[in-house]
Amino acid sequence: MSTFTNRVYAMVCRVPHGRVVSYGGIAALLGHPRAARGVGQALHALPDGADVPWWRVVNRNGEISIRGAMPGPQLQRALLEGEGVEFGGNGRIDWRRFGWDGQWEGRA
DNA sequence: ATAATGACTGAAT
DNA sequence: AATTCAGCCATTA
Repeated sequence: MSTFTNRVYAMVCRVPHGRVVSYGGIAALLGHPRAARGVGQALHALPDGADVPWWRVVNRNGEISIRGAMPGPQLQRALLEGEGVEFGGNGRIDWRRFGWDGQWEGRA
C-alpha cells in the first residue's frame, strides 16, 4: 500500500466515536484537498478486520456513498446509528451535528 | 508509461 | 432544491 493510503487510514482512526467526516474532509486534513476520490479508493481497498472506523466516512451530502449492492451501505448505516448518529428521513446525516472538523477529538 | 476505474466534489443547468 | 457535467486523485491493469 502507498503512504497516502496509510495516511488516510490513520486519519480515519482519528475520527471521534459518534461523529462523521467527508472524504474531502479527510483529504483536506491530509494536505490533498482534491484527493477525496483517492480517499474513497483507499477505504475501498481497506482490508476486513482492519481497526479503521471506515463507516464514519460519508460523502459531502452526509449520506452513504457506497454503491456496492450488499452489506456495504446497510452495514455502514447500522454501525453509525449504533454510535448515536442519526439519519434524517431523506437518509442524510445532519452535518452540523455529527460533522467532524478535524479538531477536538472527542473532548469539548 | 499509458489507459481505465471508482466508497468524491463543485459548478452549471 | 435536485440532477447533470466536468475535473481531480490514487490505484490497478
